[in-house]
Amino acid sequence: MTPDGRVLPRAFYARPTAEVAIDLLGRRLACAHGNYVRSGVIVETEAYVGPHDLACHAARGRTARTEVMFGRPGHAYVYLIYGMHNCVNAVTEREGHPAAVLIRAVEPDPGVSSRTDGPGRLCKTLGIDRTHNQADLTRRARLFITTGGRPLSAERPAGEVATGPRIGVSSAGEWAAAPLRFWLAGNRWVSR
DNA sequence: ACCGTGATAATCT
DNA sequence: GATTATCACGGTG
Repeated sequence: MTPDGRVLPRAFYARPTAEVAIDLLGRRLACAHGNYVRSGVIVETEAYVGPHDLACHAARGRTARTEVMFGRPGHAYVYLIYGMHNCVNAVTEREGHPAAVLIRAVEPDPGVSSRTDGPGRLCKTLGIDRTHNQADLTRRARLFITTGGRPLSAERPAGEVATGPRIGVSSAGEWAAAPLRFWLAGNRWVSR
């Protein structure tokens, strides 16, 4: 399907990461493959808020892998984990402040039949891999995010937003319990 | 519960 | 350059 709405502008991402994580719920993530697009509505996110956040990859410093998080907001940070799974993030905040929102689940749009619950599964199903690292999400090109039909001025998604600790970050000390995971309450496509 | 799988970064020689 | 520990997961049992 053709993703509805306009792409989210860079200013959308240049805000506190937890705000962006919440406001991305209900938006539409789209990956172009030649003449067609695979897409879904974002229903689950996690905020990784900066170098002081021990669960954030940037807490280990500025490296080749984390470089994109130090750059301008609105770009994609895609990395490979456990040797086989890709995960996609949207870079947030100002240039020089490394932070990002992990997209953990989307509700598949028509034509998308494989599972999209879980950060690795949604990348596999939509066809997102490391070649999409540093893609500009604010341009309707290879990988982008649209308003999803909801006015940009709507500060919160329709429906109730639930929150809780992030998944798989138990070794992040004080940050392990921080309520930085967000999802649309009751949505069947949320992971776990 | 268990483990595949390979990139990444730190810690060595 | 080599070794090692770790890992924002998912499939299988």
